[in-house]
Amino acid sequence: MSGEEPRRRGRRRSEESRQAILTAAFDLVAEEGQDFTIEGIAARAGVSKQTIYRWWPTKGDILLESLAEQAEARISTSDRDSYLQDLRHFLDQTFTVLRPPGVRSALRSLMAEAQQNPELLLRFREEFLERRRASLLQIVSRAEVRGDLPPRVRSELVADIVFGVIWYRMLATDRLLDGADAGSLAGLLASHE
Amino acid sequence: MSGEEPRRRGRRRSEESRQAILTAAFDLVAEEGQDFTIEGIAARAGVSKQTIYRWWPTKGDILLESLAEQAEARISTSDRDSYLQDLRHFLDQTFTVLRPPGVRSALRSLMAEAQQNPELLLRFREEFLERRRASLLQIVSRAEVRGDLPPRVRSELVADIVFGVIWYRMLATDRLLDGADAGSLAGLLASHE
Amino acid sequence: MSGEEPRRRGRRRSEESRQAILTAAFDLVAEEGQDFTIEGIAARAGVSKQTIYRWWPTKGDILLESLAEQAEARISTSDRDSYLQDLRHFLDQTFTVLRPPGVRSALRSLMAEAQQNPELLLRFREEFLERRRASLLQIVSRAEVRGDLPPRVRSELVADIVFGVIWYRMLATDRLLDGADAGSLAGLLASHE
Amino acid sequence: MSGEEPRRRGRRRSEESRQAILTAAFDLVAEEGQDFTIEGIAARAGVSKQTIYRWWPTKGDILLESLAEQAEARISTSDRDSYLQDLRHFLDQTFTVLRPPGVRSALRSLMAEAQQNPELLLRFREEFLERRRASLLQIVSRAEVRGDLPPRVRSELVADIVFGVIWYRMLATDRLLDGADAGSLAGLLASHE
DNA sequence: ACGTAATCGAGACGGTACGTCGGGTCTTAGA
DNA sequence: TCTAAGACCCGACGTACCGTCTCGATTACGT
Repeated sequence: MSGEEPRRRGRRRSEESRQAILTAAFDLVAEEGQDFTIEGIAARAGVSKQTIYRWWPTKGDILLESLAEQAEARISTSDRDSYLQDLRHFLDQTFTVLRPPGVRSALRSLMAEAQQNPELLLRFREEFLERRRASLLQIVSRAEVRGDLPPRVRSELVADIVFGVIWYRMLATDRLLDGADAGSLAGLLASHE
Repeated sequence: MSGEEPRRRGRRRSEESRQAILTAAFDLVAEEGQDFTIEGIAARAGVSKQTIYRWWPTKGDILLESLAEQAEARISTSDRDSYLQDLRHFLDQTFTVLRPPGVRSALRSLMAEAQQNPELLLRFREEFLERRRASLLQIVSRAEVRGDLPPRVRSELVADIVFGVIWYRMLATDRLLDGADAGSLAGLLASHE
Repeated sequence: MSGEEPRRRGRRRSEESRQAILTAAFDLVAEEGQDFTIEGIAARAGVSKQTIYRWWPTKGDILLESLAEQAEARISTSDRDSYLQDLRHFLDQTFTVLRPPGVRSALRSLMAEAQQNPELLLRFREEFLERRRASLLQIVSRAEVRGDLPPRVRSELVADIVFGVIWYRMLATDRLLDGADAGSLAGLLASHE
Repeated sequence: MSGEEPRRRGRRRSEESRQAILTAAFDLVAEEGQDFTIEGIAARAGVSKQTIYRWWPTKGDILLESLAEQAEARISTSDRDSYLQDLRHFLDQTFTVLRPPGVRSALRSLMAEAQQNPELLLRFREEFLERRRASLLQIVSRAEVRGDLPPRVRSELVADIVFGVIWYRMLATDRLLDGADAGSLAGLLASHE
């Protein structure tokens, strides 16, 4: 029992700086390629580069931290009695989070950074992609228990399709995801005939 | 009217250099992040930087050129009498092209580069993504004519799902796409009940 | 009236730390430029940077303090009855102090630091260079009183020559100063014809 | 005979940049340590840092190059028929070159840099100190041949004394060297009785 | 065959950002 | 009140690539 903190000596990490850095990074990337460099972040946050390097290995990790927080907070997987409704609700919430262009910019930048740095890619998977996936799979297994799940596709494929469409739309096209998309997708995946 | 080339004077473009550059770029990117820079490509190809800048605006365009050739050549949309079989064949061919790790590396790098350069993104869409999409939509419209198409989803969503799964698997996970995946996906999209 | 020390409150300055710092600084610089930084001194002395900054304005002042002590303690200007002998004795003692390479390293570092910091240069002059000069001028004025001084050069020039040769040899050449040098120099400066 | 230049390929070194860098470095150091950094030199010369690093290993080498040129150009060792006059002329010329505060600043900076970088110290000796020394020794050996040289001191000590006084005055005191100093020094070193 | 023109490798140029080092200040916990 | 630890802002370091600009050396076409 207990979570005794070791209480180290010396000055403590500045929460103010941490927030300033997360915000600056997000804002810069939201402004479409606007000076999104470590130096740019430091300048906008009013912080030294050293302070950034002390806590984050790459600028991608900064985005990762701020995006992971947001997603966790704003997408629930509450039980709505049917697979179709659960799925529809999950998609609607997700698409809402993705509405602001800044969020999409940040996610696209993060995905791009991750492709160029294998270690960041691992962290991105573990701390973001897998968690989002786990959220969805929770809905799927609830349906399975309920006997509500169409037999056609394995749950892993469901996740590949849902997140595949979401990311493909962000990365490869300009088209926003809307309620109609949520309806078609949920319809296809939850339909029994 | 005619397609006469103007036949300019002076020394002609060196096909040897062109090939050396395409190969060097592809190889460097295949070796996972190994010095994939214009200078690196020039050095490995035994070519001057100027020669690269003369013919390609960005290093992403080099990848684009070499990948577009390959895909066009190796994925057919021949008529196999049923939507299910056409789709299945398309997926099998595509997954085969994607088998070599070098190809996947190149595609991931290209997608990453495109996220950071809006003009390259446009060219990437027009010269690669839209063409792949058009190939698939050919199969879908053939099914429509044939009356073979399940009514559940619009053809655009079919494309979003197919390419969504393909890209999501490449960018976000390690899992290769295999025959089983092709079967499930084709099954889901072509099934009538 | 009295000589009562004010007896300030709180923990008193740690003599242990003071010595550790002086030694660490001297040793680091003796090892030819090895990590001779405030951070390096703090690390080797097992002391915090703050403790150094509290008592010395620059790292040059640390060297200054330890070198001034040594010189004062080890070079006498005792009367040996003739200018020639006094001078010869002064030079021999000085050259002996300068024999260990660590001492020369420290002096060269101190001179270099002083060139880059005008305030340190002032302290260096007052607390070291002028005191060494005063020592020598004591010998010269004793000779003057005795009527033993050759008329050719003013006493200031004598000091310029003596310390000039010493410093030039340290800073600009590799050649150690030895007994022969002491002899020639004393001979030149003390000869009457 | 020969002296064929190798005629390398590629763009040639810009003499304009070279001069701008030498001038900028000299001027910055002349303004008493004002922003005397590689970045400062690059900024003032309107040149990239890379161009500096391509041709000079340290900022000391830049000073070295510009000072060596000046000294070589402005101090002659022409024969004036007597050792006393030759020496006196050498000292007068030297003191004249040293009159502007900027020159003294540059020399002091260079000497300081050299103390902190053993490789620069070697180059400083070879390309500056030893050449100045050789100039003087030329005068001394001419006197020797002429039978004009007082027997008291070896020629090496003459050089140690002359350059010792010059450097000591620059580094350790504020006092400028003037005609009177030249007279006393020449008198002492050239006097026969 | 000769000149004009475009290409090629080489490599220097002005820049931007990198990731690191050290300086000097400030904050915390412990002695 | 001092100490060691350690985080903070700042400025410079030396390096890597960027995209551009000469160079001399090859081609090739059109007189």
